[in-house]
Amino acid sequence: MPSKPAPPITIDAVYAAPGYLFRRMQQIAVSIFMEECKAFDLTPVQYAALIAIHTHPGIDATRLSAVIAFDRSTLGSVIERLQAKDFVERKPAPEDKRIKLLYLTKSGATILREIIPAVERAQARMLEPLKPAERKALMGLLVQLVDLNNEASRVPLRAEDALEHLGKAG
Amino acid sequence: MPSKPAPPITIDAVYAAPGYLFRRMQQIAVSIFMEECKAFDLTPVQYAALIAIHTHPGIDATRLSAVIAFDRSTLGSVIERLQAKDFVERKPAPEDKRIKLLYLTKSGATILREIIPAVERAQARMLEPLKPAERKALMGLLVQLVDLNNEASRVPLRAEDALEHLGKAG
DNA sequence: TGTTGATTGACAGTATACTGACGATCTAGG
DNA sequence: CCTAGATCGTCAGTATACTGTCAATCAACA
Repeated sequence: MPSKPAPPITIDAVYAAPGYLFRRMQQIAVSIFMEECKAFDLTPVQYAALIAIHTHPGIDATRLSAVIAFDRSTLGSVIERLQAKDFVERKPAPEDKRIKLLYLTKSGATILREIIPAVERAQARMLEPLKPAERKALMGLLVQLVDLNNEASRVPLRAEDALEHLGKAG
Repeated sequence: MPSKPAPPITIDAVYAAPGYLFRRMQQIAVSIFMEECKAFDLTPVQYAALIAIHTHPGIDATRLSAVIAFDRSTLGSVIERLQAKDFVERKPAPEDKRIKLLYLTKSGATILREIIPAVERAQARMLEPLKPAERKALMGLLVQLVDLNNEASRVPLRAEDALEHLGKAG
């Protein structure tokens, strides 16, 4: 009895593979974001860092990397760029000489307020081709999948755990 | 009458935003791929290039970039690395001195055949946390969304158009 | 208290990605 | 035939990402 025939090796298999579709949607999402926000000279990553620092003033880089699921190594240069644009400032922590605390500058808070509508337009455009019910279904599935796959990628801490020492109530 | 209150500016809005979820799933997908395929020293991008060249032998770099939705600029270094590993070779096109045609080497064809099971395990793992019906729903929505958003990111040609001159029947 | 182990920020090295530009080449139109 | 425009591969510059490593620092335990 011959063994089971090998599946055909063609690019068409790639087009239907989750990995390819996620990469493609990420490309598209970044492209749409940059288009809507080009007046602000902020990347999606820089925007996420900004809003996270706004939400958690005085957070340090390691915890920030957990909160927005960046690599700690990458975050250094991201913060440098935000610092160069005068959107963020770093202050040494009094009790721990290793840590530098992150705060928004006045410019940072301003640009964050101003960019929000553009960001929301971008997020809406990404899903625009789908019908409303489909958008909701897709988002629900994605939230679930990302949550359940959380440990699959190198994220040192879960966001909630990362914030334990920040003195946040609720 | 006061104007509509501004939405709160917090990181929680980011967690539910499509752009964030797509970036996160892309991170997770790459991480799972690399884990399953680490014995082969191939990245997802290099794998896609390999299988596309296998499907379309003699394709040139520009058309390849359209077929797998890469940036043309990025593809140069990807091919270089595949060439350094002796998985791909480039031959000058006789009729057009600008073009270099891409072919798999014997090693390239071999590793492609061998890596397929690992790639399939990786693709399956990405969706594993979902129930079968949910996986199908998610993939359906993603295929649709990527297709309808195709022109949103810089892809010079649609895959079908890119292949017109390759003499492919069907 | 003194040392071990963990944590923090930083860095080097590699690999995508995208913009914009360039010379070499090809193609069409006049 | 000869030039204007398009295309090809490439490169420089910028921005994510990840692995692995390191010195400085801190925390915990013997």
